[in-house]
Amino acid sequence: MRRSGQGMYRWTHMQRSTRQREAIQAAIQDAGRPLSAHEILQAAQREVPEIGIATVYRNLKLLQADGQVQTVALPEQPPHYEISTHGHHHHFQCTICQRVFDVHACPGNLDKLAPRGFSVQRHELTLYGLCKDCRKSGAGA
Amino acid sequence: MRRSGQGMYRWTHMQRSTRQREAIQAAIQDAGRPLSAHEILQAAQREVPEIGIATVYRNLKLLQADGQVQTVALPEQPPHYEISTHGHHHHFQCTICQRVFDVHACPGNLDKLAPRGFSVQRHELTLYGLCKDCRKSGAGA
DNA sequence: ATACTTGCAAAACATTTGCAGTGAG
DNA sequence: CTCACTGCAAATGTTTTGCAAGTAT
Repeated sequence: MRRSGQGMYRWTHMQRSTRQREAIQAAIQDAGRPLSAHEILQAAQREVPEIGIATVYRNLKLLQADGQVQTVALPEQPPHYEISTHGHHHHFQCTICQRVFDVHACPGNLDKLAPRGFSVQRHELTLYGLCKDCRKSGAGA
Repeated sequence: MRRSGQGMYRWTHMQRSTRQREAIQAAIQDAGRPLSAHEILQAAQREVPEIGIATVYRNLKLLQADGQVQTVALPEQPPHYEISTHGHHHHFQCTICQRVFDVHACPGNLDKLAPRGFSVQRHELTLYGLCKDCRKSGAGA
């Protein structure tokens, strides 16, 4: 099972390459920021207009199972998706346009914030505020 | 503003005290941890069996608008709600038992982490790891 | 009595799944 | 030619909303 080529294991949940799958992968790749399922649909529809939302969700599941895509779960928002190649980073969500951006800085050393007796494995940080665009748009009232 | 005589503005969004509203408030108060909408419904139903989920959601909205209740959005989880009297704090979720704990420490000064041109209004931090109990239980493998 | 609140059911969304048809290998 | 994959629509699950009835003040 799942022998691919010379006896190598791999959880390649996806056997075939289709236009819609490639459109979805490309959308996530090219975005440079986490996208919602609906944003991915819209992007993919520019390549394959007849693609449906079900295909997006199905492929997101497979891409996640395969480790190519990660879920970014944000408070108050449907989950967003991004490629896994970014390494450790955090997120910034604009309170006006709701878009999510990557933040490659990290405060680090958060382990000591936990209560005594607790051990920290990882952390997630989300900043909220105005993105560059919305700040320019005079929303700075 | 918010003069409470005839026809004046007010943001006391809740004018009356009802059994269901008190049951909801009590549920959140007594929980000691953030609850989901459904957990709140179940708790409130022990007081007022005929209460419906719509009333829970409506009151959560009002309680949030009034500042009495805060949303705790945990990645991969439906939103949870807790009383606001805790002040600024963060959360710790145990990766074994899934329970959420308050963390009253804060790294502070996260504003400079945002990309240039962005302005930070607030932040949310969630730590993940083992709580005291699960650590003791030898899950430390 | 007034009008804020509630319960129910329908509506509005988000995500998943069943199924027959399509197309990659 | 096969069977993974897709589109569509129906099914699920969650939160919101319309409306008539209920009730705090």
